[in-house]
Amino acid sequence: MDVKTLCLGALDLGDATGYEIKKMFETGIFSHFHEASFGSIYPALTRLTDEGLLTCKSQQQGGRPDKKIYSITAEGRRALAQAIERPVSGDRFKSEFLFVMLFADMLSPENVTNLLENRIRDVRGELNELQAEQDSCVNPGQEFVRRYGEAVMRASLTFINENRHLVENPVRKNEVAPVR
Amino acid sequence: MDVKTLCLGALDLGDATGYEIKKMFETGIFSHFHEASFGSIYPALTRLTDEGLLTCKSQQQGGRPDKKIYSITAEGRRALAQAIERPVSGDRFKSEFLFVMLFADMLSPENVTNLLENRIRDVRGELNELQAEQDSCVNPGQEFVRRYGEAVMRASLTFINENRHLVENPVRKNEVAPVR
DNA sequence: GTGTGATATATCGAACCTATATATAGACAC
DNA sequence: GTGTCTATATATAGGTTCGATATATCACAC
Repeated sequence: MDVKTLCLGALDLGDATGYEIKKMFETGIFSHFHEASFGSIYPALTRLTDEGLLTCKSQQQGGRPDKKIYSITAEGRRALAQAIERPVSGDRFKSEFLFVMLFADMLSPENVTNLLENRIRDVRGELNELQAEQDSCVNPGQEFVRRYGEAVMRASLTFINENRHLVENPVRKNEVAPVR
Repeated sequence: MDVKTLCLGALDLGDATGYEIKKMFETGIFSHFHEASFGSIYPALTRLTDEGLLTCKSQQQGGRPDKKIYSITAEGRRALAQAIERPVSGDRFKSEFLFVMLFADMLSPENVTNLLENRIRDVRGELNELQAEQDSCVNPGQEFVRRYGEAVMRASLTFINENRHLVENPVRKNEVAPVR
């Protein structure tokens, strides 16, 4: 899904600045299942405005860059509706954690434990954020997506806690048990 | 994690052609948690070879392009070991399905059901692939990663089946129940 | 005072993806 | 027979996005 569509979606939820849209993808409602960078958001907003799918109002701010507030037009809403009716393509998922875990036997036990502990901390953080958003879901779709994220994060957490022994102190292939 | 490191990791598992490496990311062991395209794999292989981290043997093939078989060098192994010791960055996840589900109330009930059914089919497919790989995991790290994927896919499937009612026939915000 | 984080806009160069090209073969449908 | 798709292989151009950075100001901590 291209960034233009993502921005249309964000603005369907309400007027916003480019910075606020980025925030939505960074720590807000979209952050659990999509990404978009300043480098792609601003050019997309400009293009969408040129195409008549958005309008933009400049607001002066004391001591700060002027604020450009973007709004979706009726035409923009139609474009969004068309975009979400198209067949979706598959999830895109890249995890350095899982890639590195494939080579866990190349790491020291301390490294593996650190990896797992950091992972647990990250997943807990994500779960807490999702839970904190419980009262801000304004339609059933949002609630469904929030809970979906919760279910997946919970499963991750449970899995790691129950299976970390597989990689934390495995019998190394060519390793002899330490003599004590 | 850049594609150079991904290729080093792939070749640590055994010699391979560029095409075979792509296959590992498309349908093989890496496909559940990373991606890499031909457009990035081939330039990366060339760079790694120039840097002495890989060697390359050309093999003629009747009726086909010559096969270039890449092998990791000792230096390449060291570079891989260093790369996996670095702190990992967070998962990258983009889901058009979840983005669209946020706007489920803009879709017809048929569309929503199609979306969910397609999602269930996809997740089942992924789960089947992961299960089929059970006998090809050669170290505990690989088994951990495979099971992690299984756990997450199972949770997704369970969640959808138990919660689809939230979005399949929600009471629409501005909708009056049909008169029967 | 300096450094960091926040609110805002914007963009450049690097990295990667998509689509395509080339080549051959086999399977299948019309 | 022709066209399409899949498979095995290599390669790359143009498009998209990201990461880093720039600019500006303020608030806060040390």
